[in-house]
Amino acid sequence: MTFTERLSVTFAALADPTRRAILARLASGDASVMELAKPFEMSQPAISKHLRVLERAGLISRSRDAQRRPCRIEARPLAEANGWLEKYRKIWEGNFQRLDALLHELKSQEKKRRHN
Amino acid sequence: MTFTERLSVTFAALADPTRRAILARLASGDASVMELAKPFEMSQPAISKHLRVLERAGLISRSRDAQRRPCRIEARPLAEANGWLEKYRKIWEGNFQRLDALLHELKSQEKKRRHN
DNA sequence: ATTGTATATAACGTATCGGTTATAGAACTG
DNA sequence: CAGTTCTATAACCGATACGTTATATACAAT
Repeated sequence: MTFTERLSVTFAALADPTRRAILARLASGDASVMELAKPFEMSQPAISKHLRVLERAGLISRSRDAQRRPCRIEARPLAEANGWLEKYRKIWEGNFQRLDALLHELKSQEKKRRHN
Repeated sequence: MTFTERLSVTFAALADPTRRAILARLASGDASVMELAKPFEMSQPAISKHLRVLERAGLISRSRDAQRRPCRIEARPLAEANGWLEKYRKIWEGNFQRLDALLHELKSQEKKRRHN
């Protein structure tokens, strides 16, 4: 898979709120499929599918613990996506200067809305 | 549209290599639809559709210049996406320390592969 | 061996995506 | 006015996305 293709599958994986929530959960530690499925009003196969998407994108890896398949977040594709976005930092820094203010605003939004 | 919904449409818009290439082009200045379409082996309506996706995601805005509808990159959603990814910086910094090396590596890849 | 628990796969429906061609509309040009 | 250029829209098509239910598989526990 080329760099561009990896970017595409990474962004596509991040485009779904359920998958972002799963990554957010995994950011605080590994978890099994059932543990990940619990917060969602969604069938277990649906979660398994989301995990397969994340795995194909390289955003998670899975090991084995008895029947469980614990998932671990893999940060490399996130770093690549971030690297791509970094190219545009200059633009938005130029276009509307108050980047610090914006990032601060984003952080409070995060806390308020408990977004994914 | 909620913050989460905006994130979803932003990442979905970024998941297509054509649209990323369009944004890359716009990063170096506004352009008309025809100018944007030229590099691609793709019909003009296809490009118009991509532009509509980008516009709905708030990633571009359009003005009018005679028959032309010049497109301008809008950085805010990119900043929001970047803000989301920032949450995971600690992870990838922790998981494999050499972030500087990685970002450097990403930059040379960009130049080599002329990726989108 | 049987039962239970955790996960994956299969088959399916509906919606959206990304492209096409054909056509329409809007603004310039002669 | 007629013709040309730029862009958007409509109708269509095949592929993919995201969910479902039903079933299969893998391991554990009794």
